[in-house]
Amino acid sequence: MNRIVFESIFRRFDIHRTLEQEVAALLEHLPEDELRHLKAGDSLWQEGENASSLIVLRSGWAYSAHYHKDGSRQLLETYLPGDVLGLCQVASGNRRTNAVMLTDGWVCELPHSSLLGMFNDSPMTTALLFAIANQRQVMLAERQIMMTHRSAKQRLAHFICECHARLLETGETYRDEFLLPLTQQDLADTLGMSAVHVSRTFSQLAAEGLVQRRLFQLIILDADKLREVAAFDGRYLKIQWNEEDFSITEQ
Amino acid sequence: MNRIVFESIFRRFDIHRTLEQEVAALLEHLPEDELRHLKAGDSLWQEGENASSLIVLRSGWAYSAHYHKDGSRQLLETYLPGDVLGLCQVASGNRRTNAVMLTDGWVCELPHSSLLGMFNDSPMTTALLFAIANQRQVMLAERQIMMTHRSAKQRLAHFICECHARLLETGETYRDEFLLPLTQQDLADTLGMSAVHVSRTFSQLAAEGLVQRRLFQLIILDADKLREVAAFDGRYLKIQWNEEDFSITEQ
DNA sequence: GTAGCGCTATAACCTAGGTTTACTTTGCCA
DNA sequence: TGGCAAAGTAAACCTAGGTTATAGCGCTAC
Repeated sequence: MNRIVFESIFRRFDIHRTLEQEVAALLEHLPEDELRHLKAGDSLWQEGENASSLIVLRSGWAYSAHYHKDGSRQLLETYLPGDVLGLCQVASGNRRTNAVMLTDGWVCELPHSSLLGMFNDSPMTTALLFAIANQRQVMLAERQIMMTHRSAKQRLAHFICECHARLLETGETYRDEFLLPLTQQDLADTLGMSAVHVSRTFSQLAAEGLVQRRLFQLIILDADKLREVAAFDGRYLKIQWNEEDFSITEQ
Repeated sequence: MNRIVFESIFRRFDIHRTLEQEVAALLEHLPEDELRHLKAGDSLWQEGENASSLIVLRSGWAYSAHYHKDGSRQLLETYLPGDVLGLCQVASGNRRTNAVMLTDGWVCELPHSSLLGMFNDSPMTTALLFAIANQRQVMLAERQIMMTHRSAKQRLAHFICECHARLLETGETYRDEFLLPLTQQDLADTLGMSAVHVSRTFSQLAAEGLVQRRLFQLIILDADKLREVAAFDGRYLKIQWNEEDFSITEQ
């Protein structure tokens, strides 16, 4: 365990509740560790590799993807600054996806081997990591709900709403405008549609005065209407820190 | 924590590795607790409720589903005997789905409030639960991979392969035949297709000599070919218990 | 028995979105 | 400043799977 990992993990919880005392106490004992700088396109891990560590994304965007035999690609998760990557390969110990940086960014590793130590040392940290892993699962579930039986327009709108909400949550943006560093092909592979249809759909959303995309800058013109079109309910992104269940009695 | 929950959780790990000594030691201290009998169609939880416990499914099948405003339904997860339900509502504390028994069965509850205690008492159990939660996430990810850019035939074949593999894994069946207690409408809502097309697709699979379905009994006639059609690789269902990362040094 | 209900099967028809190809725009680098 | 590569747009055409409708089958209830 190291300081940077800790800070990254706790940062998002500070939004909901002040855990500062406990966190500060824990941080006292942690060594400062190294951040690694990566460029857009750099690989974080590859399919088939052994998974031996979690990766904390301090800045930049990344994605994980699965390649089918026919060469087509399915983007599974989009990672934003502050996210913990590789949580679902802890149990299997094996990468089943490729993960790639979408932009330049800084990352920091947390070896699996330190997890049991963490489980030992700090039930609270364990609970937090559990909650984070949980949230990823909820996001996957939500994606599945909205990927089936939803039109291409709704899917794209939903994805935009989700990115926006996540960026607002972590303070990466504070306006209805942000840099969305995915090409239309990336979006297509994320949302299970063709790049051509992503283009068509963007045109449609723009024509309806909902969003505007210039280069990779995305401007949400009417956030409320966009959420309505997308049937987006961002509550699933919130981690409820329930004192009763996870009260920090002792660390 | 109670004995039945423990047994349920550990049972599936015994398949991979002998943890019996450690588990036995833990079980010594656990009270025998109550199982609850439920009938097919009984609700396990409903959307909007507060989530205050995990549910261990000792026997029977269940599912969780999300209902859209237009009345259509998305089955999210299918639960088989031995599964731990409700893992992804721990962090949010809120049910975003309905869960319903597909068959009669026995369940046992594990309150969230006991989780932190468990994190405190046993890093090993924590790691196991973490691994189980992880596996659910992997299953969701796999579902997403196979739901997009795969034909209806492949999706149905994949679902059958997955159920079969899970039942084999936990010893619920030992042949290429099992009771699949989902209607074609249930399958349709699981796989994001229409019930009519499920019927068509079953006919197709039957015509190709891959499966046969009589009432709710499903017979896999050619398991290898079915897996090939489905592009099914069951490795994602295995939990690798990596001694190095999660070695049980002390409990 | 037979009425009724839930589940499944088959056929006819229709549409969202895929595919292909060709063209345009933008940015980058020499 | 010009040429190239990557990204996006537009139009024409096509297919997987949705929709609707109808009919059959096997329970259970009376």
